[in-house]
Amino acid sequence: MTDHSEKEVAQRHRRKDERPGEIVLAALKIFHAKGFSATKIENIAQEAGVATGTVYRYFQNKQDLFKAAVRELVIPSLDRIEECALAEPLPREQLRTALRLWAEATQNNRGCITKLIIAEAGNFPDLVVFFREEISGRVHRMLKRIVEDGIATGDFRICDPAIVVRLLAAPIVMASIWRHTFPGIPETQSDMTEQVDALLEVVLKGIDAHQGTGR
Amino acid sequence: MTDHSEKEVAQRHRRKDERPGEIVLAALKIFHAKGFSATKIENIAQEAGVATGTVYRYFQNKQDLFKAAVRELVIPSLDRIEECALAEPLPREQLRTALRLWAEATQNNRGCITKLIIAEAGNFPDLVVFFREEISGRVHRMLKRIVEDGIATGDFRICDPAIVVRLLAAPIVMASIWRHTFPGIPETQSDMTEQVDALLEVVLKGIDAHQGTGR
Amino acid sequence: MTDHSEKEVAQRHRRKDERPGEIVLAALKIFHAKGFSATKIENIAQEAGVATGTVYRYFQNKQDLFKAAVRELVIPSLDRIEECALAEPLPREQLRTALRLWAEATQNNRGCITKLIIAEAGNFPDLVVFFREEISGRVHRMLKRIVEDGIATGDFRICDPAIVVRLLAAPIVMASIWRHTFPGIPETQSDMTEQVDALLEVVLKGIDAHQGTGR
Amino acid sequence: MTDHSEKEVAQRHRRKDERPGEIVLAALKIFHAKGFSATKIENIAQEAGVATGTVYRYFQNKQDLFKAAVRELVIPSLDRIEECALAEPLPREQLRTALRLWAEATQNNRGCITKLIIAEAGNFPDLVVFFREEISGRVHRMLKRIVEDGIATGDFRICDPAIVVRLLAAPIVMASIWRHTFPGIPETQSDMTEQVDALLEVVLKGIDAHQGTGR
DNA sequence: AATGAATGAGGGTTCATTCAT
DNA sequence: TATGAATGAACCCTCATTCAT
Repeated sequence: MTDHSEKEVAQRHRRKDERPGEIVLAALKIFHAKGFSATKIENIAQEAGVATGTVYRYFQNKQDLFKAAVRELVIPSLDRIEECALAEPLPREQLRTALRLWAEATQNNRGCITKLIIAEAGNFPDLVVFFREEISGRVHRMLKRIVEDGIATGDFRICDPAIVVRLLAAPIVMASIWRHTFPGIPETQSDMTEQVDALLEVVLKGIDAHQGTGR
Repeated sequence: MTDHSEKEVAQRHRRKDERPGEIVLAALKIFHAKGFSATKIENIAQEAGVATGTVYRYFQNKQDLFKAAVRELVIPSLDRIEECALAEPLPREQLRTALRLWAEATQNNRGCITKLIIAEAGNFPDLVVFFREEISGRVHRMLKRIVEDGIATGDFRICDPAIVVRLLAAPIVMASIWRHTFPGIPETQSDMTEQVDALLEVVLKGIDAHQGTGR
Repeated sequence: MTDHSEKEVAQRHRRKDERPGEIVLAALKIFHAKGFSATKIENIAQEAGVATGTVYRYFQNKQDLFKAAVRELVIPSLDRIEECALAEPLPREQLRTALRLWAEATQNNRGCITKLIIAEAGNFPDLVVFFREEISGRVHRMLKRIVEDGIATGDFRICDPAIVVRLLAAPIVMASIWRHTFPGIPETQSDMTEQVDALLEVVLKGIDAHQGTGR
Repeated sequence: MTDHSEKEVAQRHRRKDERPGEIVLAALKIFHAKGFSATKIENIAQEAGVATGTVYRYFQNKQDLFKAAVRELVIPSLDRIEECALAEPLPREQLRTALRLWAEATQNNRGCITKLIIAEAGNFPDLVVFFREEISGRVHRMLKRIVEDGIATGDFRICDPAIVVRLLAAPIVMASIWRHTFPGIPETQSDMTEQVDALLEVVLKGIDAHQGTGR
């Protein structure tokens, strides 16, 4: 909405190839704001600067558009996160990098997808499968591998990697969900990098191989 | 759903007192399964074993019914959790009791409310306020007070209580959300007591006053 | 509404015989205020101080109640008007008496019936027939006979009695309709006796046998 | 109604400009026949030869459509009546022209509006105000001015102009109401021009300045 | 006989989808 | 290809009517 000027220029010089992308972005925005059912195709079309009928040239129907919006807007960032994290030498640095990048990614506009999946899971079983396997599952597998490596190398003490992953992932996912669920609340809009560091400080201490048993 | 035989024989019955409760329960179930917009009043009525019009004798409209379902089904359990937890002598035991009871509460049918709020936040601003202040906020305030007490008594090392609370609360909320979002997946239906213990083990080690700094 | 005390007392000492009459009166009031379709049986029951179901003990259905309300509340006054008017010796006094009494009758609560008939004619063909023959027609026949007598006796000059009757009746009916259509407007609530006299003055001059032709 | 054959073949057609007018006309017809509440939007749509939803492209809701039907279909003829009448030289000719044109106007399809207003006044307070001020009031003001002029010029004897106006207007309005209330009755479908002349003959004699007092 | 809770058909309105332009 | 007027099925809600109490 802040870039109306761009949008209007785009309307003139728009190439056909860009249409689907613009529609998908507009769709994501409105779906996120109102939920699937409360979203009208007409609103999406308006937001995308096209006529209602045009939406149907690129997407079979409303459900199809919803799926496309979800599918096309998450994948890209995951590749980069994984790549950057695994480039670090130490497990704890791998964790820090992975979590920081991931937390950042969930904060921008596209981060609302987790919230959307939760909201509409009942009506989109195949999207749920897609999300569990390609998004949520992928992040968890990556984090789990890092923790397992850390245990193997003796950096982390022996513990259940799954628990640790949940401990790390949950606050980040929750922060993303709250941010997109309570958009007006400043407390949910805080900077994630700091939080990731504070979070890691506690958890790393909790799984540090060089600490006592603590009890 | 399993006793359709009974329902089908059901004649007209005058049960002014029981009706609202039955309808609210049925509503919660269907709202949870399909979301607000996709839920038809007719479905709720069927589930409650009444005619469509009967719903409107007790609730002004669909939104009213939704709000009633949310409001009336969360409050009770919170009282008990708080009471039991504060009855424990040590901060770490207070934490354990609070988290265990809370985790249990989020697992039953009524636990879907967090998921529902997330899904419908955009369309029910006043419910969001209610949820943040009376539900989510209340649990966080309780946990924060315990952590602060633990720091004051020297049981926990000096740290940011808010971070610790998030670290503890997030996995439980996430588990609740996933359980109600992916109902068919066994992995999300695991026993919460164990998980709470494993979670606490790591976190308590992370904030234990008698450990080194770990770095 | 001003006699709530009476109504409540009546509820205790009410005899069965009075019920239908009370319901019919209540019905007329609400039908008049809102029209047939917009009137709810529940409202009529409330106004009559009975339960919804009770209405159906005395009237088959809503249409039946409407017809009863119309039929039972007009007939009585017509008898008296006719009787009083014909007791006068001179045609012009017969006219004056008939019009005065009729005008008065249309001003009270029951006068709204003409308005109701007009409003609902399309949906109650048999009521329309009843109204034309038993109400409207009867008044017109009476007035016409008086005018014809006046012409026969030489009191009135030769003219079309039907025209004169319309000239006399229309303002009275109109006044009744407006009064019940625009209830808040003072200008429609004026005293009818004066108006009848003023009206008669002009018309009687118009049909006086002892005047010139006027042109 | 007579050309159903055409309508049934009618394909989807884009006629943005004609639609509203057609719908308003159809609405007036059905509203007139059945009253507001008993009219279904579906009926109006059928009559107009469009689908139900199309009505809502041009009118917010049923009430809006009703108001539009009333407002848009009365104003035009009043202008012409006023203009023609005031073009006459003598007051009595002004009266005759005004009444003739007005009587004619009330006889065609759009003349049912007075009847509609009476029927639905309770549910459309703002329409009532509109009618009293812009329709009924306007005609009365015009007639009153003519009578006052006639008295001033000495054509009419001194009398209450308001009474005379009522005397003249009431039969015409009543004829219009009856005609549209009892559509099948031949007696109510008579030619209005003759009636206006007969009516005027009596009334003009009644207010003629050159007559005796008649009593 | 009286009550008023329960019923369920019906109608206003919305909106995903189509298709003439 | 893009448009947006037109379509009509679907759903919320009302309320005349019924019937267990």
